[in-house]
Amino acid sequence: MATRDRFAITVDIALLTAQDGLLWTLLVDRSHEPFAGARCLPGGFVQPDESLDAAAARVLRQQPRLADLFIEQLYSFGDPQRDPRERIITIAYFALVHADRFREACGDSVDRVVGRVEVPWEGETGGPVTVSTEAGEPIDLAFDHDEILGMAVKRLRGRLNYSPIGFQLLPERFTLMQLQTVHETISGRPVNKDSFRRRMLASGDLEATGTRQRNVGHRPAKLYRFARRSAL
Amino acid sequence: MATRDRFAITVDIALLTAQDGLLWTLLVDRSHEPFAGARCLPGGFVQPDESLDAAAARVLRQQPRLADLFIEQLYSFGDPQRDPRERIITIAYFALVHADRFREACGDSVDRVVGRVEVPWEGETGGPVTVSTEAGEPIDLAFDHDEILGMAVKRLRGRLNYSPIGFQLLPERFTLMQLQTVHETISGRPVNKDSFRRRMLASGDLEATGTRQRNVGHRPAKLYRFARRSAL
DNA sequence: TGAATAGTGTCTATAAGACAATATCCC
DNA sequence: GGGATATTGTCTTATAGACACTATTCA
Repeated sequence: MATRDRFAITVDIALLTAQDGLLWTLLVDRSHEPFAGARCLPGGFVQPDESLDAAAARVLRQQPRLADLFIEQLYSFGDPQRDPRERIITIAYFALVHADRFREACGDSVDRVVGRVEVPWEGETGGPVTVSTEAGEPIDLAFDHDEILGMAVKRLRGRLNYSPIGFQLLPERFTLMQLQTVHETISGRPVNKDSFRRRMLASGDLEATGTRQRNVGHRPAKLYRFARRSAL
Repeated sequence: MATRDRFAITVDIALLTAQDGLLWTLLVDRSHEPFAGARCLPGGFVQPDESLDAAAARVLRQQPRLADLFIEQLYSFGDPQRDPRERIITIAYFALVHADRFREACGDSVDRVVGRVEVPWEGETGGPVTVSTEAGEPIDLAFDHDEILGMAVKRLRGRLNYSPIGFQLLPERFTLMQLQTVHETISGRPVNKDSFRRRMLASGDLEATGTRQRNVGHRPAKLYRFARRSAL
């Protein structure tokens, strides 16, 4: 029988939000080796009595103090060399949050920073991810966390086509234009407006609230809400 | 700082093949507790010096003696109670193989059995999986391995729409009808023949071999091969 | 020749893209 | 009224489904 070695297990969270046509994520400053001075995704060790999902929810609750978000397991990374000290296997998750809640919970702090995430298309596979500060300076990521972020964005892009996941990045009531902008931000490409409106209205995922925008300097758009919160 | 506990890690493989319009998987008899007498997916403990992918490839190489298959990480299961003895986290993989190779490598043996996998559609989410013997008798699966199988089939179904994954279940040269049958077997639903032919021929994934079937009792179909083995 | 499936051509229905025309708000 | 975006309607184009018809092999 094969030996039964044991390994430390972490969960790492790619928390994404959309604002100003860009995707943003929460990063944590690393104060100690390895990768001291670099940034990494928020994460933590899995405890003996908690499930993987529970560990991920706990990390989100403790580090950025966010609860009740959309969160989904992404992929597990287990290269023996990914941590130079000791072998650590990580279960990566990705989470989505509306920009206002993101800014509120992830605002300026000594050891946290907001990173701008960009993933080019490069055919179908998606290229390498780049992360930069709000000022545009490149950010170095520790471990394989750039790979995790890239995978999170690609997963999100894939979901967009057949699942109403974009709502997770918007406030409860939103306009079709806001929804379209979210889709364009995620996919990194322009979306045909007419077709997008038709598709969304026909999907059954939208519910008119009967209200409209106010004080917008032009004809106010109808506000919708996501119609099937239960069907996630 | 949080405690750094360590856990045993396994990889479990949902090895799928398609034959006679049904999906089949390889199962192993469990001779010891827990779940003695039940069946489980082939799996093994991750070794200190091997990556997760390498562990999965090793399991496939050792237990059913198969190499160079399509294999992809599926999901990680880490419920604290999933193994009653000790907490074991498993990284599930799914692999695809052509039916002839499957039968050859997984033929009758004392401790192995071939299970028929059925996953109903139930709207979009896919229902619970049922596994039965070739004779039709239900099979009990140990741990959460029924969940892994269900997830493997659903992942396969999802891939079918935008990725040429069906080729993995066919011999090198195949007819359009065989490819359609594979798609129908995976999705569990009939596929429109005309539209399917058009789509496949237009996709650029098929390359005519210039040969045809022989001795088929009707007009022989052209044989194709997968055109982009590199683009996986 | 007949059975059986392969393959072609055409028509229709549906969804996507393009674009013009009108509506509604704030200034 | 003018600026700006929302919303509706129509036309065109691409794709999917349906179905009739022809082609080719083996028994």
